[in-house]
Amino acid sequence: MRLVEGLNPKQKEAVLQTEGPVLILAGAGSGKTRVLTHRIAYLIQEKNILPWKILAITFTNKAAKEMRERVDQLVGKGAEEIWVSTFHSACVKILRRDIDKIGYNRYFTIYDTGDQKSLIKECLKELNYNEKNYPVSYVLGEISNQKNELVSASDYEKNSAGDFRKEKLANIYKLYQKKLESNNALDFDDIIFKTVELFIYHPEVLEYYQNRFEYIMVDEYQDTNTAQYKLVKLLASKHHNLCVVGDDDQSIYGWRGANIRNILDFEKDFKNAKVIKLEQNYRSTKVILDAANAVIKNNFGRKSKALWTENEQGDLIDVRETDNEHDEAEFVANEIVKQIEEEGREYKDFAVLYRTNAQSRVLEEHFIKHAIPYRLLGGVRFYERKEIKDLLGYLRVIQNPSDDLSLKRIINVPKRGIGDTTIGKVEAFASDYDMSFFDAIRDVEIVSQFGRSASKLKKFADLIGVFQVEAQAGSVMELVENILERTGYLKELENENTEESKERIQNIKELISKAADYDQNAEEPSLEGFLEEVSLVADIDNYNEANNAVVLMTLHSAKGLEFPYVFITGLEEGIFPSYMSVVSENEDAVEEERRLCYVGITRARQKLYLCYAKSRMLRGLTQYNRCSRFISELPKDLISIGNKVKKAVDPLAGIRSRNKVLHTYTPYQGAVSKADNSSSENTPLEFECGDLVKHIKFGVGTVEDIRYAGADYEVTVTFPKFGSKKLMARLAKLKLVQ
DNA sequence: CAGAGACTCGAGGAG
DNA sequence: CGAGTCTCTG
Repeated sequence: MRLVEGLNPKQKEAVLQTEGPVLILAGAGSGKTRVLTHRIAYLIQEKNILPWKILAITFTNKAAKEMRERVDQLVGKGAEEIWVSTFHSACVKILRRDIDKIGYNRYFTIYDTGDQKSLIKECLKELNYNEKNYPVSYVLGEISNQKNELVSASDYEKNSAGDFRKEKLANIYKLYQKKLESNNALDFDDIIFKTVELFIYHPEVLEYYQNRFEYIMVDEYQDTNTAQYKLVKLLASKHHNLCVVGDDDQSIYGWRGANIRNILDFEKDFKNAKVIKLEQNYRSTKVILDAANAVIKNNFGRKSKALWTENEQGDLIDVRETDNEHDEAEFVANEIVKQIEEEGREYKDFAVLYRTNAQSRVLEEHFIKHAIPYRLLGGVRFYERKEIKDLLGYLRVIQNPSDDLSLKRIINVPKRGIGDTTIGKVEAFASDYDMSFFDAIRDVEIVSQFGRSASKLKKFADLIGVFQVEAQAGSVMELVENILERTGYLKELENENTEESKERIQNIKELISKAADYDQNAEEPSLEGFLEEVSLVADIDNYNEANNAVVLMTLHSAKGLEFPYVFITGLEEGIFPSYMSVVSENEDAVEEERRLCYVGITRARQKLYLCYAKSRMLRGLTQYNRCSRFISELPKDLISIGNKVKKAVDPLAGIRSRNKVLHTYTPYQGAVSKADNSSSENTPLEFECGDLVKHIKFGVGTVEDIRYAGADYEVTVTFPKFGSKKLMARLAKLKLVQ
């Protein structure tokens, strides 16, 4: 049979075992995506299962898209009818049909973390609780944990009786939930929770989906939380054809409610479950795999599993100590340049991984200096930028006028003379009459009591009304353009005419093109569809491996990806493993960090670099951390201690404060000599102090100072937005602006 | 009511 | 160190 050709015996077994509960324990790089896609193809082609009877849940939209494409290649027609999606998008789809049965309407808004925080702040204010005693992020975490465990606000209230603090938290939870409901909004956790609720209170809805999904597959099962577990269990309880794929050693989302017991207890929860282990790794060298195994074996309570490979031995792991984070970044940059020049690699072969997003900054600086193209994942997400959130705020209000939170965000953006006082008054009215903010400002009698502000409020309400009509026409792009135009939002930014406003305009253009893209490619384009897509997109969904650039991301984001060369930076006690996990002395927390390390190591195909710095600047303070325990868990024969990257006797010491540019000793001739050779070294620069120069990333700035620095010139440039920067003129490709 | 400037306070990972 | 908040002034 063509479909199982080229699969190993275990993989074959996993493809053929289509009936009943199946647990596939798939080690890193063991070809599980291959197994899953072939399994789906097998169901359709050999078992004649209709594609729309199959549900496949993946962790990201990107993985879903890939899976669909690969099944498409295998079976040709029909693959588009399979439900392949993430938990969240599958649930939103289900809720759009039937959420009116549980007290919302189908035009509900999805709130992101920022919206949640604003809402919690409103709750604290209303309840007169102090943010010091009930920090927003803590409260949010607590509520999220409850929802992940399917504990409703009233359940929580019952459980909290007698516990003063818990009673207060229960009050916040209750009010928060009430506000979500009146705004016709769901937070991320609600998307799962409400779907489970819908299924439980409306068995006929559940039955419909149970009948429909004869075959269910769930990827990354180790990262499911209790709510997701319940959802899967409900859906599968009729046909019992549930296949879950996961690796307990890669469970890294405990902090957001993932329950590792879901995978460890699968055999108990689903009777007669078949367990198949995929242990042959096709991705990494022996050295890399041995290192991964050596680290992870320090964890207890794992499912027994021994990953092996027929791949070659490979290079030793390069363990590198530097004095500080700048030297670390410099080492990474130089090493990339060296590998590209000497080994003919490409930028896209490299990934640099770190524990926290804050670590990316220094790496970026040095990549820019070396003119290394890079893609940064994480940090401030595109859809969380102010200008984007403002525009989305308009779209949300147009779509869901009950969304008071979004309405309050945009009612005075751009400035139209509706200040906090007026907003407060309207709010008081709205709550007295138990109506939404928008309904209140549309009510002539109410508005007429606002004197000077009345006409402004009316004008705003009319504006939204017009947009609502236009939204019916269908094109999201046109709607966005109309908003920009008629609110004067774009004009305001254009008038500012600063680097910052220009960047905002760029982002807005990006949003317009995303909307245009959506209009063209969506099956049934609609405003709600666009907002949904925007809310559920993850950073990683936009990662495109065809793009020839080094990729920078957190270890968490790297899950599921692979690269020929991988750098893991910041391997220091207190950074990785994180401070939180170390001080808590909670062995579970450290074990999760270790699993994260295992995930990081197993991303590498050919060569792995582990870096740590003796000192590191954090929150403006220099910290001195010991080398990470994970490095000491590596067998000595697998690692080569790289030449320590020493600093030069620096002729400019004392003049420079940051961005140490030169090392007299680098183990090779890096980019410096390249620039040196390609341009005759005594050519004077094309600009001098006071000139305007352009930089790829920082834009246009003024040259303040030029210093001769060996092969190149160190130039101090002040950029309007980024401030003063010291750059190597040729490396940073500074160009004179005429 | 808007804007600028001082200010504090906080800090992990993500859909 | 920097974002977000608060306060003060025009």
